Amino acid sequence: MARRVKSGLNVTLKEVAGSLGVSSMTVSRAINNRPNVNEKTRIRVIEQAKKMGYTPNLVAKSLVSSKTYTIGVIIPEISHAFFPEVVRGIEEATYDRNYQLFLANTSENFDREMKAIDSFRSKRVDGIMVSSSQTTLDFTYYKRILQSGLPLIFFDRCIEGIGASCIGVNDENSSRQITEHLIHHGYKKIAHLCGPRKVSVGKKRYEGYLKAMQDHQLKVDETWIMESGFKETGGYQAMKKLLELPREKQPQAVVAVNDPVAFGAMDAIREKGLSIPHDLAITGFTNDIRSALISCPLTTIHQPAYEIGRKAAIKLISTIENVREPVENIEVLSTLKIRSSCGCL
Amino acid sequence: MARRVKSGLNVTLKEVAGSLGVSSMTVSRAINNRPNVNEKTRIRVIEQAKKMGYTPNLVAKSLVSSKTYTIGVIIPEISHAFFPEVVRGIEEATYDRNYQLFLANTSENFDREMKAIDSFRSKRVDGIMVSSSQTTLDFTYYKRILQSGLPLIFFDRCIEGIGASCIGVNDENSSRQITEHLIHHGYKKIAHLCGPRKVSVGKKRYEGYLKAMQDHQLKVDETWIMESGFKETGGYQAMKKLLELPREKQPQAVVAVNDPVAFGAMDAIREKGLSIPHDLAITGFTNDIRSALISCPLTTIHQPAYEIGRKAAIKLISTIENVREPVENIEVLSTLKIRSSCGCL
DNA sequence: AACCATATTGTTAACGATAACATCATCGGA
DNA sequence: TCCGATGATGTTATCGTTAACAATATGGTT
Repeated sequence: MARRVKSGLNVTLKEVAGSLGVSSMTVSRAINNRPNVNEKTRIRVIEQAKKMGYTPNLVAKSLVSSKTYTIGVIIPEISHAFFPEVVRGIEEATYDRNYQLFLANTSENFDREMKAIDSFRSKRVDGIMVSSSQTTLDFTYYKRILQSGLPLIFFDRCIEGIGASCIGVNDENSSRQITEHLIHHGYKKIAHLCGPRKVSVGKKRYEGYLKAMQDHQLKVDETWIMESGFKETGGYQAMKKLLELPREKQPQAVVAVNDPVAFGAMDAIREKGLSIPHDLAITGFTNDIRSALISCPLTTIHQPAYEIGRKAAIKLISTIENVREPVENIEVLSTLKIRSSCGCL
Repeated sequence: MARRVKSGLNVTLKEVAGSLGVSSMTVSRAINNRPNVNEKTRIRVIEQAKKMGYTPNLVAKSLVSSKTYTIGVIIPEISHAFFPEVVRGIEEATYDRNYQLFLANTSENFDREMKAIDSFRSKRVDGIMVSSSQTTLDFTYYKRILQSGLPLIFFDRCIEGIGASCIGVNDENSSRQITEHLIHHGYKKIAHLCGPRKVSVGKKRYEGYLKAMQDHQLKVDETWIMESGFKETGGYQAMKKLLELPREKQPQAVVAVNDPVAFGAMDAIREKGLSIPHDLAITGFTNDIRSALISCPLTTIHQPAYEIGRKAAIKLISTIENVREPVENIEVLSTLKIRSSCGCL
């Protein structure tokens, strides 16, 4: 008959203890470098554990300590170059602090976002970091999460005013800055391809654009505000509509809500036979890798993605480990990347 | 005196049971839709559980079942656009099958790779997927992993012959194909900027290049084989050295081990005042997003990253759930992306 | 020799869920 | 009326680890 084999292939404390004729507590103490173990015993135990290929079972440990050293990360679109860079920053911080990272990509789908978070909760992560795809104004889901006491912080796509820390650039100021840059070029008729205004970044960039226009006493024609979503195709469609406006209403420049939207818009502009920036100037937001490489390099706002990720992770871990950690909005500095699409160079 | 509060904020089965005056088994059965529960009881239980905000504790469940519904993913470089796309594919497959995904980015550091895997093991992941940064020939680490019975599969950067499944494109054939494409252009003196030959992709792409040359009776000068690593700077350095060869030894075309190396090489070529592809043709491998956008678009091999990720995850989960799942190398098809840097167009 | 401080090791219960078995009520049929 | 089948529920032990307490040994002191 075949020897009876344990189903789990992993060696346990008890097995190590049994093979040495000591109790599992002694083994536990030896391995975790606790005091109150005879030095000779410790050495004997550690050697034997190594020989037997013992790996501590963190599942069991977590059950006792209600701590998993795990955080859950929710990102809306991993194909967008910005997010991998954020993840790299997160990883760097979690690695240093001995946390592990669950990743979920929601493809901008709020249903998936909630399911992923529910899974994370079931697995008892110590905290979660979210860049939300949330497009409605119903924040009750997140309010419930916060009430439950699960540490939560937002990055880039923030939901404010519900008691969670947020980390990202100042979208309003940055948008105002890039709009002003166009104004300094002398453009007066400036349109805005804006994201969904129900999403924080959509709303804030829109408001930054508005402020810049108002500060310089420029009239904003409401037909210039065109919802484009966040993707290339949306930018293309929205721009096409703008180009159908009567000649006297045609804008001289366009502030796009992000780089992909700007790319789509540029396609539409060229399709019309217009040249950039000569006939129409345009700016983006995010500094996609492609922006510097296209035939007319795009003027845009650079967001320090790596830093956002790292700081967000550090803030989350502080929140996890210290109950008194304050809730706050942390701003990281964006920089204006001037290239040719705005009319410079 | 303040009311005694449980430290863990999560409701347990027992608490739900207590509040209803039934045993925890009844609650467990009701919630997991087991038979042998009175329908009225089930409804009562489920309602109460919802009201109390009960979330099952998968940590405890895992301890009983030795199953975590979690897989660990190791990638060498998340900034490289190829890998986020792979991760997206993995995510898609794991999401459908109710697995969660631990992600670790090793920054091409083998030490970090091992540490991450050890962490994964301690957390009792059901399996791991690895694209290794391994640059030595010492595979004992992975052999031990396999011996321990932990399901493991490699993707893109494979370690073969140790009993784990591998998924990726056929590097040798693809490299041969792109080299042949240059040969058809009429080039006879073709150099190779090769990756570390201790890494499987480095070795195979080198061999593909060699085969193509031999098949067409072209002589390979050994000074044309230049180790460049996998990064842009390596490509730049290696190309510089190639350009210092005496005039009669100068190659007419260069096969680079991947796109970043090709980009570096292109910088070196232009610095010398030479034009691409007129004075020197060049090809890449990987289809980086940038490749289509640079001033002389790069001819390269497109690898279906999303598909690699998805298939790898599916294979891993099959291996986890079915002991008899065979070990095999799975090839996905690459496609030759012809652009201008090879001399076409 | 009696005693106490200290070092070392062991025992028990708990974390939250569930498998396996035990108990109890109910009901139809002989 | 009694029996066994069935349905509903409860009890106990377990997964691997550790906190808290208990027990034992060792050595020094008076």
